[in-house]
Amino acid sequence: MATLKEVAKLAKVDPSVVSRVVNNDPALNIKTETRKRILDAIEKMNYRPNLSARNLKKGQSKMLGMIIPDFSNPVYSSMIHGAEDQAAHEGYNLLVYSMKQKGLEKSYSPLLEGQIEGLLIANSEIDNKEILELKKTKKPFILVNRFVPGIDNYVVANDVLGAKLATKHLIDQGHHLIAHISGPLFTGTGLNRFQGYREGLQEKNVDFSPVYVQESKYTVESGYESMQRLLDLPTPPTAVFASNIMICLGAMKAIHDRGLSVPKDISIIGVHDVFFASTLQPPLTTIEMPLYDMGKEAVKKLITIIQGDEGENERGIMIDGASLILRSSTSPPPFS
Amino acid sequence: MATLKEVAKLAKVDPSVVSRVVNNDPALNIKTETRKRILDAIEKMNYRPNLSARNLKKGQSKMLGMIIPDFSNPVYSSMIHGAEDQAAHEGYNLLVYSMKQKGLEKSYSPLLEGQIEGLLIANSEIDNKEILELKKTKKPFILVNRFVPGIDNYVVANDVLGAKLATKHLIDQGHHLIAHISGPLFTGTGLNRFQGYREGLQEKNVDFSPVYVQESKYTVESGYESMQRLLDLPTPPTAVFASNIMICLGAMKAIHDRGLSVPKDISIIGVHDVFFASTLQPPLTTIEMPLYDMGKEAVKKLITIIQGDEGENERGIMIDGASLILRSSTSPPPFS
DNA sequence: CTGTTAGCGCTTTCAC
DNA sequence: GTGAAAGCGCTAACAG
Repeated sequence: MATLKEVAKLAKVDPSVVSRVVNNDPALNIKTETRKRILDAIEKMNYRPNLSARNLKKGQSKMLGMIIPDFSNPVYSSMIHGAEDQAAHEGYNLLVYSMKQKGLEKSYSPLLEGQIEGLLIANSEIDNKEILELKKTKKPFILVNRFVPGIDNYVVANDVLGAKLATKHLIDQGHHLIAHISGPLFTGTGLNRFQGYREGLQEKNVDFSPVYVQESKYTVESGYESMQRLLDLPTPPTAVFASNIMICLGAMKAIHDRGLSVPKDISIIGVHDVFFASTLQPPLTTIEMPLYDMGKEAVKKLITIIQGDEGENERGIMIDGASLILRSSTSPPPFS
Repeated sequence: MATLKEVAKLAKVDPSVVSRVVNNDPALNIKTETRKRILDAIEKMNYRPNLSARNLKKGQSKMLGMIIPDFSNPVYSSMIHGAEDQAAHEGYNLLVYSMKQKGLEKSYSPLLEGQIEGLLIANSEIDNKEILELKKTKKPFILVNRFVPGIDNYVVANDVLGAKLATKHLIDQGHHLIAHISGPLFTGTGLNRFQGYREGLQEKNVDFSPVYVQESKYTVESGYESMQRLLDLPTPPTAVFASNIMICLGAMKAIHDRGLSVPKDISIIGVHDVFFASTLQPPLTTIEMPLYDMGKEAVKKLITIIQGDEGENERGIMIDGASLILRSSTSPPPFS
């Protein structure tokens, strides 16, 4: 619409002066009177700076990108909000893509084309290889809730701790036949939660039994099937630790479909305290992970990398903290 | 990184020629040999066009914005996906903001600053007044799932139809004491679903009773409270039609907390078939609205407006269609 | 305290 | 078929 030049003309000053007041130039040696005239002109013409021009000039875009697998996956919403808040706080916008329809190529291109200055990858579906490839471009990016060997720019949670919390809670309730439906064991979260499960068992002197471990995907369907297998065991578990909320939902359904009841027959606990956990029947006991903070910290670190130009020699970050949200899906086992 | 100019130098041609091949200029009068040389140079230098520059030059940004209230609200994820898909299809990117931390001002500014070419407003939290204000700027925007008097750029679903479907289903099951927990009655969706409820009742010759209507917000808490009030009635309803999924979740919880059972004591049906509806206990009967298509159509129309420069004289669009997703939260009433 | 100048990287007439 | 030149709107030295 109105350009800086036009404003300048109306205010009878040079465009550069207008630029200075618009940007609140710290060297604000501008006569109060002139400033007022300019401000008036801006107001009158309804002037708004053109970002493309500014970005071109300054070689920046003040935009960050974020790739997630799917907007409907509730696990990501907290991360997005954290990232969004921090980005806004630092004057950046966040462009969130789901991978639903885009290939990776499309997800990277905004980065390569300077549309975004950095990329948050919160997505287990992208191949390690492709990420290593991206590294070669030297463009700033960061992995969120994910670990890839050879990449130091990542922010993860303490999944071992969270899993240990869950497992120990089950043991404290009196269970010792505790199954684990894990995430994919080629993912950092899946692996670490599995490890936390084992450590929790060990620290409480409960035997580990491989038959009680079902490797699953992070989906409702996969959780459902895994739970079925567990229920088919000669001695089914009395409690289940689900590696994430989707699995947990599927597992609960499988239990109900067998005519069993939670927690009377089987206790269940899952990672991720999504908003509807408390509305489920029974209300779900969960482990809350610091998803929001992960998003926040990821953006913080990403911006550091962007500004440091070099960066990326630092190690990854682990956001500590995981809390047991006690509700009603866990209770002592039937015969204890 | 590498600029067009540098590529040109390497390929020993003029920058303009490079530009033409990069853009696949339809007037592709370019010798195959030259083109090859240029392509090689691009490859070798890993050249990617700078979008800020291109956008500045062409006075566009190929970006659309979308405001939603909250990423964790599952109602919006389908709309986002639809919008995203269509945007990608037409060569646009979608910048999705939640209103969580930003004021309206911040949400509009990308539009005014030319960062985005158009805005999808999928948000009941924004004041009508502010939207009317936005209209004055003549910038392209469109309302999604929302109606504001005086604004013709909108895409809505057939909420009356959806509500009628739900109500009639309940009646067909044998209910006649059917309550409705409505959304806010100053919103289009709330109002239309209420109307659909009344029409459904009327068409099936069931009496309408104002005491069975609770106006609520679209939140779990509000649904919970409304349901409590309904249960406190001298003659509580035997079935409930919840105006959206959040309300439905809250209402279900209230029913359970009273020691009542769904659907044995009370049937319940809600609008919006979110992914976890089938995993609930009991699996929820819902009305599926064409959310994905609304997102898609909204983008389509928005782009039309953007390209038509004028536009906006057309009327709003209603995406027809609503389906009953029959599961187990509805059944015949106790004594029928 | 304000104006001049140059240029960010790209596209687009218009020439040749 | 390719090159020259101008300019999108803004900012950042540098003068004055």
